[in-house]
Amino acid sequence: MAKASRMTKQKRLILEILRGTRVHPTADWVYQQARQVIPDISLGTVYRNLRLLCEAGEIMELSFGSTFSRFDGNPLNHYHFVCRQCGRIYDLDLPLREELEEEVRRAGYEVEHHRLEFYGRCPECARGAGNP
Amino acid sequence: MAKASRMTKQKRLILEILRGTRVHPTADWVYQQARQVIPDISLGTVYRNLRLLCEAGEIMELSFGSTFSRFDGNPLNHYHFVCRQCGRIYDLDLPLREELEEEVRRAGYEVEHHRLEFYGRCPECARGAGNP
DNA sequence: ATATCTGCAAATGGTTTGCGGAGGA
DNA sequence: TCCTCCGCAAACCATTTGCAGATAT
Repeated sequence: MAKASRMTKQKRLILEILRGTRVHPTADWVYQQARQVIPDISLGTVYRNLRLLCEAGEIMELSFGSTFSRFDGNPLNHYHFVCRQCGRIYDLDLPLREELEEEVRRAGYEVEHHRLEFYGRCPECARGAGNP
Repeated sequence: MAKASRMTKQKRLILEILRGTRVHPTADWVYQQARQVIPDISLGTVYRNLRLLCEAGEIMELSFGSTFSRFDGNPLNHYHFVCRQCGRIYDLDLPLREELEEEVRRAGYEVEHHRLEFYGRCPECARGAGNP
């Protein structure tokens, strides 16, 4: 059976914040934004709702090398670029490569999804500096 | 200039442990193994050396969704499969798809490397159970 | 000789959780 | 109504760090 899940104003706000940005924010960034609308929202509530929204498939949690998670308001599989200089994370406009999964299935695995990320320097940082 | 870096018996042991396993262990697993050889090695030393070995390019740090890192004694780029049932991580024997990076370069990014992971159920878990 | 490394233990910091009260369905 | 969610604050736990002594080079 489906899980019970209420739409509270906190959850709705968090979802709006995530859908309205392209920055792949951290939980704390979402918290700072949310406080501007609901000043006494708590960080615990932000974490709880980020978790709930992930489980509901409304958003995506991204964990790169860093010690903290980032979140993406677009739950559809897509690829990312991580700039090692400025730390920004970009959505890439590449078509999904489903055929990669086929190769893995041939090896006997049940593949549900895959994740592809590129690391390097973003156009903006490359323009600014010759050497990192 | 290159950083100074000593080869201590602790660092050598940690590198041997990582090269001698296929399990993509956590820092604590490495620590437990290391204690069987150097009983008074400390967890802090394990973390410090894992960091140093990463920076030296001898090993790789892997961060999946979990709250803790895993480490891979093979620093050459290769792809992984993560079983959502047993949690094991497998090295995949797929050829590198360097051409994926080309597409991203065409969009203006300086790509240094990429990372590709597959998620699902491993052959062993798939054999054991019909429904997760 | 000496700068780096070690063991120890405490600190850090992102994330989770227990609680009693509030509020969505 | 009633069950889930909230705010608060403490707990959690992987990882980092300060220190004084040890050790690789």
